[in-house]
Amino acid sequence: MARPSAVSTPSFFARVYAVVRLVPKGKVATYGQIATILEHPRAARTVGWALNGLPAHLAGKVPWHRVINAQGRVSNTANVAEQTRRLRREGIRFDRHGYCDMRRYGWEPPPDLRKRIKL
DNA sequence: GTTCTGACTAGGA
DNA sequence: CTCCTAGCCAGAA
Repeated sequence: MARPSAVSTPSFFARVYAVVRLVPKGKVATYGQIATILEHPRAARTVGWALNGLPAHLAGKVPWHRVINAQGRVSNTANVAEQTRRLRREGIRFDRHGYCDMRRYGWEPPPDLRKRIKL
């Protein structure tokens, strides 16, 4: 399997990180949403891949746990527990099926977002 | 240049 | 609700 190198993160990945970094505490964004902001509406999978290969030195600066799937559930099969724990700690609540209220916790990107990040 | 993969998604059964 | 499918795309080999 071709996995993203833990260190090399040139263009697209770096942009993904730049956007995710702006997701405020207590809010969540979706992979598709991040992709759309980057003007690649159908690259949601790539966004997930980018976060999967998040370099260790950025783990503390990029709130990777605030990105979930469009269904409002945590996708991450390997770190579901850890991700869910972090989100709960920020006040986000999930129902018994693992869903959270996107209307309530969904992040609404500020209008000047595109200017703050270079696309 | 080709091939393959996945922390995705929308749509249908 | 859950399960399956096809389409998707940047990056690595």
